[in-house]
Amino acid sequence: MDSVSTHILDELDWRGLIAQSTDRDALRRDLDGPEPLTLYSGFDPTGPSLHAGHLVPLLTLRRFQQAGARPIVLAGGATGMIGDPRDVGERTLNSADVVRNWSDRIRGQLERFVEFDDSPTGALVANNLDWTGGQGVLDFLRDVGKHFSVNVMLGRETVKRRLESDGLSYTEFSYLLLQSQDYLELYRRHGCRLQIGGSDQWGNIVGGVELVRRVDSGSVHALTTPLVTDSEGRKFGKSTGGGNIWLDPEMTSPYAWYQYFVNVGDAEVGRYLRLFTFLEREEIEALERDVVERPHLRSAQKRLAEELTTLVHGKYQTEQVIAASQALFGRGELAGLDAGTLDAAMSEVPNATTRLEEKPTIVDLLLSTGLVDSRGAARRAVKEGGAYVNNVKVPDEEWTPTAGDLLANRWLVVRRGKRNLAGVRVEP
RNA sequence: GGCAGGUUGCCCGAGUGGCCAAAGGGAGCGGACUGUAAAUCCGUCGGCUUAGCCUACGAAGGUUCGAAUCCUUCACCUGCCA
Repeated sequence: MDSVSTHILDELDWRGLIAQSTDRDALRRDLDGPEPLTLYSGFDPTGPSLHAGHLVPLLTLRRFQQAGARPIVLAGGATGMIGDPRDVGERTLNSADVVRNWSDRIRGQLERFVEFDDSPTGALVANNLDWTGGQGVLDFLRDVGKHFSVNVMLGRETVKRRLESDGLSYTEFSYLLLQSQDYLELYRRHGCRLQIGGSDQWGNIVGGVELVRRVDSGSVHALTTPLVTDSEGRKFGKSTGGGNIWLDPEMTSPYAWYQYFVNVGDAEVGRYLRLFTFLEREEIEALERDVVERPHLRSAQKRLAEELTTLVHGKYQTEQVIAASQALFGRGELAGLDAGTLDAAMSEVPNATTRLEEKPTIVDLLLSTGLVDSRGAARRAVKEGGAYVNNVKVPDEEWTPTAGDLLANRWLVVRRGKRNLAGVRVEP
C-alpha cells in the first residue's frame, strides 16, 4: 500500500466496508495516536473451516494492520460451545471435542491473513476458552452478568424475533455476555480498543463496549462490516448448490473456489473487488468500466477470482487453476491440448478412473465422477441434452467411449451442463 | 405434572382412508438465448435392474382389501396452567 494513501477509515468507507461504527472522530483520533491501535475480531468454530463470508472482517483486520494497527484474531473456543443466536432456530450444541478440533483448524486458517512479527503491529492470536474455561459460574454472574439489563437484552432484534417464533434458550441468550467479556478481557490484557465484526455482531460488540466502560471506565470502539449479499439478497459465499464456499481446499477445491468468483454477476463484481481485494482504487474503477463496456471479457470477474484464489491458496495453485480453466473453457478443441496441459487441468477437477473393457456408459461416467448423484439423475442429464464428453453432446444413454475418444491417450473430459467438469482417467 | 396445538420431500406449505412419490411456491438442476453474467421462456426435480418395483409424510405397533390420512404408545417442538 502506498504511504501517501488516504486514511484507513476513508479507505474502508470507499470500499463499502463500514456498516456501523461508534464515534468515528474518536476512533480516528485513536488510530492516529502515537501507539498502534490494537483491534480484534472473533471467529466462532461453527464448522471445520472458515468460509468465504468470514473473509470480510478477516481482510479488514489485515487492512488495519497494513495501516499501522495491531490485530488480534480470536478463535471462539468458548463462544463456539454456546452458539450466537440466529434469527430463527435454536442451534444444536456441538461436543467439546468437536469444538476444540474445529477451533484448532480455524485458528490455523486465521493466522494466514495477518502478519506475525516482532514489530509493534505484529498480530496476536487468542482463544476465549483461555479465560472462560476455568471461570466459575458465580464469578461470571457477579462480575459480568450484573452489568447487563435483561430489559435491554429483550429489546434486541434477534431476541425479539426469537421470542415471536420458536423461543430462545437461556444458553443462547447468554451469548452476549460471553462476547462482551471477551472484549473486556482483551482490553485488559492487550489494551485492545476496537472490535470489528459483521453487522450482525453489532449488538454483541457494543455490549462489550459498554461493559468496558462500566467496569473499567474505558473508552473503546466498535465497527462493523456489512453483511455481503448478491443482487438477489443471497448471502455471499453460498455456492449455487446452497453449500458454503470453504477456505479449506479439501472441502472446496481451489478450482471450485476460483470458478465461484469467475461466475460472480456483473451487478456485484465491482463491489466485491472493493470488499475483497487489495487492488488500488484506479485499477478497480478501470475494471468496473470494463464490466460496462466489454462485459463479455469478464475481466473484472477473472481478476477478482485470481486475487482471491492467490490470497487463500497461494500463487502456485492459482496459476494451476487459471491454466485449467483456460484449457477447459477455451472454445472447444480439447484435442489440441498437449498431454502436459491436459494432465494439469485434469488434476484440478474431480476425477474418476475406468477401463475401456468395462464398457462404461455415459451414465456410469457421470455417476463415477460425482457430476450427478444417482443413475436417474445421469439419465435425466443425458435426456435433457446436458451431458458432454470432450465438449461433444452425448444424446444416448448407452453411449460408450472407444479408444478413439481418448485425449492424450488416457483422458475423457466429462461435462454436465455448461460448467460442471470432471476428468475420467482411462487405464489400459 | 396437566391441558391445547404441532412434527409432510432441500426449504415453506397443501393434503384428514384408495385417483398420493404426495398440490402450490421457492431453491436447485438441464435446455434455449447470451458473455462460464442477469433477465426471460421451456423442461426437470426420492431411488432402482425405470410401462415395473422399492423406500418415504417424527418413531414403533395396530385397524383395514387399502393409511400421510383412523387407533395406541413413545419422542421432540410451541403455548397456557401447576
